[in-house]
Amino acid sequence: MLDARFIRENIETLKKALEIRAYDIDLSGFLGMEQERLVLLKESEELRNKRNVVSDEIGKLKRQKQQTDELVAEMKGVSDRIKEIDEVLKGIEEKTRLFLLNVPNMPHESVPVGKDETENVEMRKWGDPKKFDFEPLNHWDLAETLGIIDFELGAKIAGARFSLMRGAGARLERALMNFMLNLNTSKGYEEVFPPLLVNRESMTGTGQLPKFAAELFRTIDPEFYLIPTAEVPVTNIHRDEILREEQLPVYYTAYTPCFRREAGSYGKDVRGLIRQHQFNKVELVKFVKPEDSYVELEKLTADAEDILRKLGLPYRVIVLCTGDMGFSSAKTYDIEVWLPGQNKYREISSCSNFEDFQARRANIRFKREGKKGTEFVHTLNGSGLAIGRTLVAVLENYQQKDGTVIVPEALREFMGMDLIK
RNA sequence: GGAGAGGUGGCCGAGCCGGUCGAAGGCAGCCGCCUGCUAAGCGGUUGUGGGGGUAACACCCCACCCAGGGUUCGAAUCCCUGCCUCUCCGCCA
Repeated sequence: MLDARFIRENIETLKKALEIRAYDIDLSGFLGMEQERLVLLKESEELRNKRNVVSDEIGKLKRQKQQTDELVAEMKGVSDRIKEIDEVLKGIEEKTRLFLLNVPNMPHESVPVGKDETENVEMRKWGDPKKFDFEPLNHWDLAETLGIIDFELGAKIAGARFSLMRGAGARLERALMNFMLNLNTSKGYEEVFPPLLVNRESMTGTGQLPKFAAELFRTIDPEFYLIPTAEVPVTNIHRDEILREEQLPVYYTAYTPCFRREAGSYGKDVRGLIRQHQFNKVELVKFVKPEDSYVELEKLTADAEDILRKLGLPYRVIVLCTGDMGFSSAKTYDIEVWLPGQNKYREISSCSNFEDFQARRANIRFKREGKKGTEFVHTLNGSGLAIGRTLVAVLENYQQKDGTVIVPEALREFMGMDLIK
């Protein structure tokens, strides 16, 4: 969420930002709405002041057993008037709030301008796509032959876009999770395991609601939302808090299952593990001081990359252009891993700096030593990494001609085997 | 699920027969004084958001005693609803 006062004073800046983000939001009514709000607010406050003063007076007169009927009658009128104004004010404030919740974040100046994913910019590449002396298989063929992932059972038990992993497949999933958590915690991230169902406030705090309700699973009674990413519960750890300056930066890492409706992605990645309603992910989340957030974004991205390097998986890093960025983000790097079975790079991590956008929604602030007032922190997060897709990458990159899969060095202690056959 | 108790400032904790309460007191913290020995004592000070104001401070006003409604000239205090916490019983991994 952006600051109402900021928009009031920088409406042209916002207009340009929305344009390059390819967001069509009507800003015309906003200034008038704000003006009306401020006028009413002032009137309401002045009347309250009068009521406070006179009510005080009434108290004093009563103690002296003096006549107060006239004043009481007058104040009754004042109170009624306040009530009227406040009702109108409330309506305007609600409209303002809804408006603000639907305005996306503004891109950082370093973000390339572009209309869609075709204009994203590659930053760097690591590793060379492996050459195979045979035709590499898709992970779903590979996994089904090995008997380690069963998509039909997933469909039988739950439905499309679900799968069941067994034996070495389930083991590999767990190995990846442990490997990633161990690595992340060794870099100073505190491991947390949060609730997987959250309330509406948490979803609003990180920006999923109200705009993206269609992408969420939810329970009916009582109402909860299944998290689409650990970003939601972990960022909300500090909702409505004022942190001390010396507490920052705060780093968290969390393994969680994630649940996504994937509405509107019919026909996309229907086969395999790439796009599931339920998948596992290890997430990295940071709370930092504003002046540090862009350095922290580089470090966070590097931490995610490190996982791929240690696994020996080739990847590239791209920066998303203005037209392709997520709603809450000011700058996003995607890390894409090489998948020989598909002969292309696929997203495996998305690392974003939200600046104070989420912090304002979730009311996460900090206080500088010796300074008056508070400031919003900057929040960042990134996958480190999506486990299902990492598993896909391992299978496809480490497959052999006979259909077996070599276990990457880094995973062997967790797998207790060096070959999946 | 049943029966009780409770949610107050960074923390502890008064107030809760409505007005003198942004809220006693203590602790912690900060500033200063005093004291020659890690301590104690004394005085002062310390919340957040919004609106106005200023070159910037200062300052003024409004709101906030879990949240949302209600009663009243006036509510931390009374009433209703919700959320959360604790205790006991039941049930359960």
